[in-house]
Amino acid sequence: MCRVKNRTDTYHHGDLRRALMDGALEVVRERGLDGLSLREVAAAAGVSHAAPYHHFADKDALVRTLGYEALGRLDERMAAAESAASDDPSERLLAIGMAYVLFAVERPEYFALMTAPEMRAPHAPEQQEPHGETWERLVRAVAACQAAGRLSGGDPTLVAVGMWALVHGLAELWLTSPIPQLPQGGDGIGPMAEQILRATLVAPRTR
Amino acid sequence: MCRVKNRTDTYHHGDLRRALMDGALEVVRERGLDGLSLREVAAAAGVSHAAPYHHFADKDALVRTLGYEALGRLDERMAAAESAASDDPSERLLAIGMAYVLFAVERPEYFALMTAPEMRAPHAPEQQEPHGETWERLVRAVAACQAAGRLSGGDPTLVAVGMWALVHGLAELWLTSPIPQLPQGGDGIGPMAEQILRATLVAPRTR
DNA sequence: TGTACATCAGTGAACGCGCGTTCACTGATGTAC
DNA sequence: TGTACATCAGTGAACGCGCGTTCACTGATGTAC
Repeated sequence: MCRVKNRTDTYHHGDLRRALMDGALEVVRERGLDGLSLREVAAAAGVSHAAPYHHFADKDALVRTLGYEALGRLDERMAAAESAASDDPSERLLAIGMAYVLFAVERPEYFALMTAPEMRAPHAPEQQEPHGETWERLVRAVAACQAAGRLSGGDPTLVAVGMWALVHGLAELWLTSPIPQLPQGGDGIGPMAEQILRATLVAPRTR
Repeated sequence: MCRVKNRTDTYHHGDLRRALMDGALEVVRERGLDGLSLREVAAAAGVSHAAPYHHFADKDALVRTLGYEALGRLDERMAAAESAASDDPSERLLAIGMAYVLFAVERPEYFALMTAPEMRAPHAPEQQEPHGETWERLVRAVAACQAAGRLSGGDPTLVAVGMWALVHGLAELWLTSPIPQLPQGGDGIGPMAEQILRATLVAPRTR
């Protein structure tokens, strides 16, 4: 064993599995999920197009592996953002939401893979709830806000769905820009998303 | 001229253009945008696979035609919902939002086509703002709410982006169901979406 | 330390598929006279 | 009303492509003795 990464002068690749995953991420980032082909990924890794089958059962398996990696990365990022935020419940919820948006925008390849059709029908029964932990984190943060009187009461699940929809929609809008008024480039979506989330979460409303 | 629709016993089809569009809509509805092939659509219309080229320059042209049709349908639906609503500004805004969600959920094929990659880079310069009228309608409704003191002040564009993101996200979530807690089937997304939108638009908040 | 051997991770040829698109063609239709 | 003709909207064969996947194979690696 004891293989060294990035050793390309050997017959055996070293870490072809990871190289294929990274190559796939790059392709998806540049040309989207539709542009992903096993053959191209293999070629990019400098390997014959049959080689990937020693590491992934088929194309779907590669996509699903990356999809689950994406889910993990997202959850890590949201967890980190939450604990980096102040103790204020609204701020923590805001941090979670912003983490979602920024993750999607900065890593569109992960965002695409995480929502890929291949992820819809889980094949391993133990993985039936891909977003399980992430979802629970969000619900907890919502409930904390409600407990602190920062958000209207009522079913926290409902509020959490609304929150998820909002950040998901912001990310999707930014990535596909169907609306003319969405500022392109510039500061990125960060400042705008934060204003919108703040308005939803924190700002006082009149009735 | 004077062709009759649905006359299939003639050599000439009658209205092959429309038949191809309807066939494509059905395919997209059932298997998504990725599953769309010109050959299959032609076969479904009972016509050779070269026939579509007398009606559409290429596959992209068909997709774009349907995409613009989708945009039109969405705008009609939102306009109808708005004028059917009461005079209350919040109710009108709610109606607009609900129309978006329900359109996407009831006509996923149109929703997919309207957001298709082929729609991203407009080829005809006069159509550079696919969502133009729809967007303006939303901004007007938001401004009306603000004027009536129902929504926080500030840039109506920002609020409108948030609103669009929310309904877009709700639709997307419902169609792809990544979250375990999203109720499947049953009453559909309607009641839940309405509760969420109401909470965002109308419900009083504490600070 | 050296050697035989099992296992692993590659190769390259091949299969079969569906696709978009083009082309020369032909049957159907509408129109000018 | 009848006929010649232009135009339109189909047909079917073909091209070329990239894809996922399989297969027999072989070189590299690690290990038992």
